Amino acid sequence: MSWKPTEPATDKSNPGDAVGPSAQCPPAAPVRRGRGRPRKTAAERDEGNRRRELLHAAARLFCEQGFDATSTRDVAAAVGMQSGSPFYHFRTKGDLLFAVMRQGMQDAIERQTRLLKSLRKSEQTMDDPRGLLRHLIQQHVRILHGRGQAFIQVMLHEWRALNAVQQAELKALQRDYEAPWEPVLQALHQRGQLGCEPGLARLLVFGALNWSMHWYSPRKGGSASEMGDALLGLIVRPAP
Amino acid sequence: MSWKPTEPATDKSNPGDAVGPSAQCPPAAPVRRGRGRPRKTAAERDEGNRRRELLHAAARLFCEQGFDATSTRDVAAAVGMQSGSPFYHFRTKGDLLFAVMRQGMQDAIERQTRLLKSLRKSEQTMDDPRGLLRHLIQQHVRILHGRGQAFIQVMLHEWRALNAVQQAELKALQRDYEAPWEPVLQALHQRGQLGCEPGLARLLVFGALNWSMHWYSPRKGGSASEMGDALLGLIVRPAP
DNA sequence: CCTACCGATCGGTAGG
DNA sequence: CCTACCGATCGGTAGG
Repeated sequence: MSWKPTEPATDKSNPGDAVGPSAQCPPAAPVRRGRGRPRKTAAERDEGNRRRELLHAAARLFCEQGFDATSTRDVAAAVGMQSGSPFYHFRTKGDLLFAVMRQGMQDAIERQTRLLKSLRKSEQTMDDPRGLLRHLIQQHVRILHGRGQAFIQVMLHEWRALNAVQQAELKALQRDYEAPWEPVLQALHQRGQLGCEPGLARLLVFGALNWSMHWYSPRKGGSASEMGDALLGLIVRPAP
Repeated sequence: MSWKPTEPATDKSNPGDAVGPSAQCPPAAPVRRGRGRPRKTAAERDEGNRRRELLHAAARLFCEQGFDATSTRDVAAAVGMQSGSPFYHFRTKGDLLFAVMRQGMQDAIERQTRLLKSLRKSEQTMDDPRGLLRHLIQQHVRILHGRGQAFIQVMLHEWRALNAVQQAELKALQRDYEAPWEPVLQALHQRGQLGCEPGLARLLVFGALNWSMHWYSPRKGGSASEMGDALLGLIVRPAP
């Protein structure tokens, strides 16, 4: 492999060495052997971009055709590579899928975290659990059907194709994502505004929203946010 | 194909000739050429059974591993056949999938129809829409997680693998299945017991229930019928 | 990242 | 329904 640039694409992370959620390694600090100002080769400069292009093409194709029905050649062609080249960036096809799904979860978590932070800043508190739930639902709907939807939809649809270690890591991310919903549902339940136990409510609410990827289309009339508000109206009862 | 028994397995139906939902042909009346008491060959006697065995094995394997990840050889081996033999019963792998999914929908419709008939007999009417919805939900939950669940779960998960004609035929069956829910939801809405428009409610309710195939497991504590009642409590408000 | 290639698997068929 | 087989495709690799 003498052709490889000095700085190998370490993100070829083997899921086998990912023991827990903490294994989402940020790009390792470059180890530079030369002294003085390092000169980058053209290949090196583009490497991150090419990898991201692969990731996005894979997300789109896996989303449209399914993981099994998409060949690594399809992905390569979509970014103008030759058939063997994706394996320079990802060790296996399964690693590519995993990278797509992890990206989907990380983005979702980041967006939700940003939302919660801004809500705290604007003093939205647990005194208005319905308002909080509305924001959570609306953000989730945007994640499902807005920019980057392909990543999260692949994540929701291709679970079976992962191995046990990969599933465990993503399960942990999912728990992180779902955690902030729990106290909100709990608060609603305590006020008599939720007609079933909060844990089950969470599962049913996510089901109602996630399933929309099978039927919701922005073109068919009705915006995504209307869908979110419909669900809110359906499950949250007026304060007694 | 001189080996074929006198009565060919006509259910090798090409989706191409299925113009509408009416195309679900009941087994064609046997055309017998010989006179007197017809003698059946062993192959002939078993043909329907072997086909059903293939169908059930396919449903199970498609459900567990996914359609693309299951080879026709897997299905053949599961019923003790050789690799080429499934193609005696089904023209293509896609036809086998379609047969599984159609079977799933037909069974679901039949079970729901039986339920509604028995409810009418016991004089459950639209005067108690909540009671009706409860029965519909409970039956749906049994269809999803009881006997024969593999068929309907394949139907819900492998939609993408069908061609347009097959999708259209199954869409029609789905409409038949969903039709009886509409007036029930409408009645609840009119009484102020449903917090959103009935059409959207139907989609969201089916989503909440269908998504349970991704998380519900009978072993994890909590029965399927408890899940159904939880959803009922979540979405139906007490009469004002 | 490209070239050239390999072994395996797969859907499907002819012929009995 | 079995036998024997074919053409195509696919994930992945060596070597530069």
